[in-house]
Amino acid sequence: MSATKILLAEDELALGTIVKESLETRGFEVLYARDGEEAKKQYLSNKPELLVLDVMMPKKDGFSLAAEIRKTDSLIPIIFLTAKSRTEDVVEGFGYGANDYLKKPFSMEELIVRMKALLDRKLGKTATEDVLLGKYTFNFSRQLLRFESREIMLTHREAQLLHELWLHKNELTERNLILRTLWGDDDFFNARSMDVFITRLRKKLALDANIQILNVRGFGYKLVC
Amino acid sequence: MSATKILLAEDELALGTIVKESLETRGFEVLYARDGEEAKKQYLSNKPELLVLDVMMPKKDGFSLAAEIRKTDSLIPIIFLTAKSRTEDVVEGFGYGANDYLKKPFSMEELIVRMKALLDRKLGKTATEDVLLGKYTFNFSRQLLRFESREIMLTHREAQLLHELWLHKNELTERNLILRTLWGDDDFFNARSMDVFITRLRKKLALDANIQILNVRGFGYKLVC
DNA sequence: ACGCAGTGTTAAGCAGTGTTAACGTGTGTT
DNA sequence: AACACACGTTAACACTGCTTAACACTGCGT
Repeated sequence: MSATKILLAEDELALGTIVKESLETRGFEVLYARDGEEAKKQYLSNKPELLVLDVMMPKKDGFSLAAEIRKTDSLIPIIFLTAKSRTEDVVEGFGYGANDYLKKPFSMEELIVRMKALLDRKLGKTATEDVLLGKYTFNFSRQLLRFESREIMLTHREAQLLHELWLHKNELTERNLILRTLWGDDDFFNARSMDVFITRLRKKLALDANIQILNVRGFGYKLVC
Repeated sequence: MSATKILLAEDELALGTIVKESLETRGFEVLYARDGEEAKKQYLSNKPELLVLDVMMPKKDGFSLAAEIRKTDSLIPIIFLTAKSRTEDVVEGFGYGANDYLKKPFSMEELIVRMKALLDRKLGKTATEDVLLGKYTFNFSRQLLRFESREIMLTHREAQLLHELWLHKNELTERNLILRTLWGDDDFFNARSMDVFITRLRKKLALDANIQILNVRGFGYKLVC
């Protein structure tokens, strides 16, 4: 299998170089652009499979670039790198079609986990392995929770939601990220729908008191395990 | 809060000294070793929280050292310093459990950003553990206080505030630090809001009279325990 | 075609959370 | 002692989130 081609746009040379090389050592082919316009050109001529875009870049910022690219390609995964921890930016980012975002500073491991998650999803490659969740095991593709000898079936939505929470386990999973990823839109009704699924998941996860889905008012949820 | 202890292993004295001193001026406590064996001894006797290891060192190279340490400590963050020419090293490095690496020459900024990212993440991991607070135990990520058999749930804000106070326990935690860290801004209204949360925390911590949140007029609070 | 079970959405009422307001108390200063 | 100011306390408020139930829709087997 040929290397997965990804586009990295980051104006800070020191950071960009490190990220580029780290990704290359992990088997990715990395196109590296130092500003938004260069990134656009690289995107058009090389068709990468995933974009990692710094929000603040010379000539064209990450949001604008993403918006342009989204016009012709609504599926390509986009991860924003943002220096600001301010949530408005994150919300704005989702508006431009972000699939995920990372706050600087981040570690390579975090970036790679996020990238792999998005690429797997894109390929329809479902994680077929069981995953540990406290005393439960969770199998995403089988939509199955196991607790000791008990098997608890999840619906598709339930499994998706749990998967998304699990990807960010012990960290905040943003409401908007969930809504845009699973529902495609973060309007009022979808948000209410999500509330219902959170309740249902909590019930199914109640057998192990160490697993909890905590609410972070106004921002999202945190799956602790 | 006491300084974060890190171990720096670098045989080149000129570089080592500069890095050591730069880190010290930024508030880190730096153990400095000039070869692998010395580094091992320092590690065993002083338990640093993070390792910065040159790959090529006399007596024991960085990779071997990392491999040995990883046998007993799989969580401690390790950053390798590697000479520019040898990119193969990087691949190998990740195999030995590197969390990140830096190519020489590097800037102090780069090193510090990477260190902070890894330390923050480690903090996030240890944050799932219980912490002693007088007769209470406090679990930040679960937003939970335990007192004997009683469990007291904290809201997200309450937990954040207590965590911040705990990080500086028995020392002054500055009002502005809290406000900027938790609220993002230290304006009048947020300050009033914080007053309310201090009151609420005091109530929830009232079961052990030895724990107190003392006010230092004009400066901040001191959590004594 | 029909009923049936399962799934996701909508609705409605209730509970929890963080902010604001109003008023009270303490502390250091003049 | 009087004062200004920082902080404490309580309650009210707006809003978000939680929960339950009803509902519409789908796919399924008969």
